Amino acid sequence: MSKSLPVLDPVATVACCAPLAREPLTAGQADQVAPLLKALADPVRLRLMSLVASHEGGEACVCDLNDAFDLSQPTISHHLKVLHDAGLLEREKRGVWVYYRAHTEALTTLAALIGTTAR
Amino acid sequence: MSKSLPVLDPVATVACCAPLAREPLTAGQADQVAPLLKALADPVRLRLMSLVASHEGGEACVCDLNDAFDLSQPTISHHLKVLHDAGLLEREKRGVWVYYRAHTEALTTLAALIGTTAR
DNA sequence: CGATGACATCGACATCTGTCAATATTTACG
DNA sequence: CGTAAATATTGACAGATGTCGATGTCATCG
Repeated sequence: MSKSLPVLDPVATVACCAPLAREPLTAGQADQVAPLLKALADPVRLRLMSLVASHEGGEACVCDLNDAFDLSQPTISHHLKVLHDAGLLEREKRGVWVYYRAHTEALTTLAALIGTTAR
Repeated sequence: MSKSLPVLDPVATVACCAPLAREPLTAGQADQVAPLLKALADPVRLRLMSLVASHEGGEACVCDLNDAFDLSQPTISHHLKVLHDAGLLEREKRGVWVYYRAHTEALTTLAALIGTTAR
């Protein structure tokens, strides 16, 4: 009972807009994209994303992730939730363990928006 | 007296790392990259970046930017400072006016880090 | 020089955020 | 069923962040 996140499908969210350098974002577009960047804009969450995304099999168990940090288990759980709520991580429970997988499409689209690449 | 930002050259900062999905960021790398994302992770600053980056001539005067928002002039000035301190905007004073220009190289490199692109 | 306009800085305030300890929830195993 | 292990949720708290009004700084124009 804390849906609280009307954030659309992250891919759709970010696929909304032309690259930053192409044309100005509208206020609405900016409001949709900013939460994704906010979710990424933390050192711990950046590392979590890279750990999951680069992990063998494309997924990582929370148990693996906890050990990679000097932070409490609830704190890691919190960060994973933030990334998941933003649509950047997918969650799958298997037995007692929970596996997270990077939503690579969202990352790619986000990169396309930031990058001046498209020229 | 508020240098307070030992953030390296933003390009070097971000060029430090392989794409997220390639290999895990170190704590140090994450600490370097996160501030750049944090600077971008605000709706107003996203719009400012896109306004500047997509503006004719590649630069925009603060006077133009103020008019695009329903925010006070100090608030816009604050956001521009955040983007400038992060190394995402370059500042140039010409006469009474101040022009900002997007550091496109930083954006491109940042996008390359986020994107799963490199495959 | 005095006034005006463009932009930055300061100080204050409410809100958001990262962290932890404690506790709840869920699953597996005897 | 009772216990143990993995993960999530809750509540609390210090510190960061976005915003504003007031004020400062600096270049330009009479």
